[in-house]
Amino acid sequence: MNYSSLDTAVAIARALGHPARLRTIAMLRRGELCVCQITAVLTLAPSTVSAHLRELRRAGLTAERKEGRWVWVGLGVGTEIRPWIDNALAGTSGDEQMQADLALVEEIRGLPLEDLCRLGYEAAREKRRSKVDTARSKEGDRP
Amino acid sequence: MNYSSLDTAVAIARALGHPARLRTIAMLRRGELCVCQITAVLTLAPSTVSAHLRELRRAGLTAERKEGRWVWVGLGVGTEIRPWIDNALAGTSGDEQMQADLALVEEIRGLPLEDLCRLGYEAAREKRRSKVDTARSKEGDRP
DNA sequence: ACTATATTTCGCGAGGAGACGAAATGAATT
DNA sequence: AATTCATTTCGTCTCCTCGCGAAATATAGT
Repeated sequence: MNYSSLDTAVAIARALGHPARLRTIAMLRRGELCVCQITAVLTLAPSTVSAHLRELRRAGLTAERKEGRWVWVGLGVGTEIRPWIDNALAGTSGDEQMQADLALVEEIRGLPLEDLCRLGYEAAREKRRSKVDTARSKEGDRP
Repeated sequence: MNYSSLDTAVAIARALGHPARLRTIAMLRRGELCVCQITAVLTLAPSTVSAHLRELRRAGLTAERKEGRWVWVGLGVGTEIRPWIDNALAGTSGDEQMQADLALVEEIRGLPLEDLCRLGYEAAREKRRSKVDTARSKEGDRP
C-alpha cells in the first residue's frame, strides 16, 4: 500500500487525538519507558495500553525495542514527526494532568521494574518504602 | 465547562484527523471560502460538510461570517492554531489530492457564486463555458 | 405574503474506536 | 520441562463518527 502524504498527516493527527496517547507521547519526551511503566501512569488495562501503543507505532510516532520480557518504547526516529510532537505539546506544559504524569514517571523510574510490572504501582511503592525503613533502622539513624 | 490545555490539544488534533477537514484547512489557507465552494470541492453532501465545518469551528481552527444567505469560512484567529495548521500541512504540498483541490478552488473562484451554489460545479462550469462562447462569436473574432 | 435557496439540524444506519477480561504468545527463571 | 510473567491478540460491548436524505431555519428576491 502506498500512502499519500495527506493520509500520513491524517494518521498522525488521529494518533495524537486521544488523551491517553498524547499523554504517552509527553512522557516519552523525557526518555524511553517500559510498557508496564506507561500502563502504571495511565492506569488503563494492559490490553488497552497495548492498543494505544500500536496506534502510535503505526503513525510512526513511537518505536519499540524488545529486551527480554520487557518492551521499551521511545519516540520515533522519523524527522517529520518531531514538529508534530513539539507543536502538539507546546501548549500543554501547564496542564495539571501532564504535570502529574511527568512527576509520576520520575517516581516510577526510581522503582525496580520487576516490582512495578508484577505488583503494580501502589504495591511497588509500598515495598520500596518499607525496604527503605528497614535500611534506616539498621543504620541506627534514630534521634 | 473548563477545558484543560490537554483537552484543547486533543480536540485540535482530532479535528485535523480527517481527510475532508484537513483538505478544507488547506483550501482556507488560500483565503476565505463560501460553504458551497467547499462543498463543491469535497463533493460531499451539504449536511456532511456542515458537520465537518462545525468540528473545525469547535476546535477553533476556523471562523465563520454570515453574509446574506452565504456563509464565509476562514481560518480561526487564535494564535495557537497557526503552528498546528502549518505543521499539519507542511508535508502535504506534493500530495495529489491537495494539489487538485487547490487548483479546483482557483477555478471555482472564477465562477459566479449564485451559479455554483444553485447548480453545482459541473453545471456552473458549463454555463460559463457557453457564455464565453457566445461572447466570442459576438466579438466576431473568427479566423 | 410567497417563493427560492443556502445552510443547518435531525434521524438513521453502517462502520470504527476504545474499553475490558480471557486466552494466546514469547521469553526468562526455576 | 514446568512455571512465571510481560505483553499482545481476540472477542465483546458500548459509544462515537461519518455518511446520507428529509425536514427545519434563515435570508433574498418577487
